[in-house]
Amino acid sequence: MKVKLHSALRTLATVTSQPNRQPKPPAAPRAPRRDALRNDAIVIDAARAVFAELGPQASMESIATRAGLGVGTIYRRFPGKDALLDAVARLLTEEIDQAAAAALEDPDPGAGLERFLEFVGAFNAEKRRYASALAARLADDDTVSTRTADRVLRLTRKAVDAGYLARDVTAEDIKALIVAMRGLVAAAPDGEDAPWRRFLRIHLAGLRAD
Amino acid sequence: MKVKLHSALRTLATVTSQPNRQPKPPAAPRAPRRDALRNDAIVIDAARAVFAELGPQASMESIATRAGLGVGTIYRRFPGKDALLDAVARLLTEEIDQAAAAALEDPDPGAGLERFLEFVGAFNAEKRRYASALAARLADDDTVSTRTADRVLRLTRKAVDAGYLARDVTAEDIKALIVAMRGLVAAAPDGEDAPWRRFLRIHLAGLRAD
DNA sequence: TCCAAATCGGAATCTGCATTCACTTTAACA
DNA sequence: TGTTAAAGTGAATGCAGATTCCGATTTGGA
Repeated sequence: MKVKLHSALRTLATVTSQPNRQPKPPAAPRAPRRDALRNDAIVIDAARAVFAELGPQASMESIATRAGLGVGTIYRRFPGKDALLDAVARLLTEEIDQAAAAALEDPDPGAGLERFLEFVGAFNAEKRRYASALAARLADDDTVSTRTADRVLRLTRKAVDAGYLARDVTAEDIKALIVAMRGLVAAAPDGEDAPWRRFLRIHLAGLRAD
Repeated sequence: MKVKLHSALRTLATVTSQPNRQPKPPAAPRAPRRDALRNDAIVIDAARAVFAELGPQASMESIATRAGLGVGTIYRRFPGKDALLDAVARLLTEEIDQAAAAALEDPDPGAGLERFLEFVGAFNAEKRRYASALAARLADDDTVSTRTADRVLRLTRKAVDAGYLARDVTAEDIKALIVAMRGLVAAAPDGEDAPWRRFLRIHLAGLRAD
């Protein structure tokens, strides 16, 4: 809605200004600067690193420093911290989605599901400081997460059909397992890592035996 | 260490001041005021309520308002927000400890364990907004949590001995389950409640079959 | 009922960010 | 190489919430 209104106005403006075009040559959209393009990636990388270290409440200042840039530069393209967090979230979701896609390829549904869950566990363990925060801001209507949810659904069905999981197990059960593992990992004290592998094995046994 | 030094100084001061006691009648420790005593409880109650509603980042202002008191009053006996959170944490831990004690009484170890876990699940679901924050600040050397940890250990052993749980299941596994359930419940969107009962049932199946 | 210590209240102060802005630097294009 | 729009900077600003302070109230005790 907002976007449409926006472009409508722009069009209108163009048309309106047509009569008196004098002060400046129409428009020579200059090519985007190299450093600008480069910094875009640098900022997201820095954000990932800093969030992983300090959690989602890390200051914009710290991210800017890590990126070797001024805070203002970050604000030039990300409206605010939320946008930055969203960008990182989308990026990481993509990684998980690919893991799900790969798991679906596995000829053995059970092995595929296990592999996927191991990946998610390790992934969250690595990003335990802010994984929950990111997951929380992923809207259900987000393109990537919808796609991933669909993959998990198919993965689950295949595993059930293959007899790897009990009949009444649904994708919701798998999602709950993922969320719970994330919680387990996030609660681990700084030094040691949570026993999420064992936890996963045990829960899978429950899902098989149900 | 700090405490010891403190009391040592106090003792020293007392002794030192003994020689010249003149300006004021020794000491007439007045009885604590009624309102002060009453407010102590009022503050903690308000804190519980507000934290449950807004999470641990609720402002001191909001807690004071809810208690019908000024912020200053809260600071009179709680050094700061942390102390308030600690106080609430200790209070709630007590409740869980009692549930653990009750579960140990159950003649059927398996039923006792199940009952305890159901209690913990419901308990965390009710306090999902701040349960994690509280758990995180419970020091391992805390008296209550040590006691509870011990109860969980015994509860687990009894269940294993009774054949309800697989041989290799340890108290660590039960603790992990509790933490994971908390994570599951905490992640649930505002309206609906997480399917922690089903999750618990499935995991228990895994712990039995292992 | 009166006095003074113990409390209360809540405005004022202090802090730690997020976000903005006026100014400087850089790179694209002629 | 000169011109200029696009980018970059980081100090200044705004704000929200924790903590402090001190005059106004209460309550225990004589």
